Amino acid sequence: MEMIDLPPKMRLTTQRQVILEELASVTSHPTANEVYDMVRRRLPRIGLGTVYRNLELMAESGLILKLEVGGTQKRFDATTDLHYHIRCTACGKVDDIKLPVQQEINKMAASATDYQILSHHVEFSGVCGSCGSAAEPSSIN
Amino acid sequence: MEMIDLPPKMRLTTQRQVILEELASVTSHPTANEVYDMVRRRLPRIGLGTVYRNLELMAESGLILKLEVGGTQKRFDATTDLHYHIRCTACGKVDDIKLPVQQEINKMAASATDYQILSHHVEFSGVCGSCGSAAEPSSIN
DNA sequence: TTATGTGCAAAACATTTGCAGGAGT
DNA sequence: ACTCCTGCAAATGTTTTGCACATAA
Repeated sequence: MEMIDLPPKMRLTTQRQVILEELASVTSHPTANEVYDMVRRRLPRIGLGTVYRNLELMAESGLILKLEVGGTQKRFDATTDLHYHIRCTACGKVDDIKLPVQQEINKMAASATDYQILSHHVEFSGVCGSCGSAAEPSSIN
Repeated sequence: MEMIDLPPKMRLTTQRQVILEELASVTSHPTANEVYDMVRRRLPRIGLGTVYRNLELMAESGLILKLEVGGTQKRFDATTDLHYHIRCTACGKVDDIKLPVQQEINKMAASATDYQILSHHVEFSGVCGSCGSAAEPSSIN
């Protein structure tokens, strides 16, 4: 094998490869459990713990992004460049939003706090196309 | 009694009053469990479920804010006007950050998506004063 | 009086972890 | 071989919920 470059000591296992491939194949921002469902179609015996462990490791090594957006579950994203998100308050779906990243607000923030600023994230709330049309379905999606 | 105006049908109970008072007495952004601990000093027999139920109700009625920031627990804030937050990646503490709210980015977002924009929130990540000084304590706080 | 709220305990979720066996290098 | 990794299952941590009793209006 060998297709992706992993941090030292991190082995390239089938499980890792498939998890990354499946995550990269969607533009949604799946939860760990959704990734588990996708991966299980190819590796039926994989454990949920393995999925959690690897998503966590990949996020730590910068291979993927762990999104700490609203809602009860964490979500994951194979697109690692900084970008903002929007969450539908009706169905919970999370989409990317194509908006220039306001890097200058890190500087503004730096002068407004004694924290050492590392980064920022913007999350919009709104109602998505599907939920907004068709007589306000309470939450069909 | 009677001190705060509640939505119709919502009764003013001792528990609600104390929860709101305790939350308003701090500038931190306590988790439900931290609110429970504070309230329990005055109402030792209150149940954790009651605290959760009431924080949820108050958030729905706009009396308080439920913060869906990073980390594993939701946090609550008695200051309801829109403002941004910063979270310490070392100790998990969440502070307000005094930065003018960029209302115009809602308009920018509106033209970049088909969602109907309701609001936005900015969360900074950084290292707080206590964690930043003193030879990088891994997470003493 | 009566609908709403509370305490308690159990349930429901999301996530993490211990461990014995399995697999990459 | 020697670590590191996986599957499984149990444990943990957070939040929700059912129900009998209590209480605000």
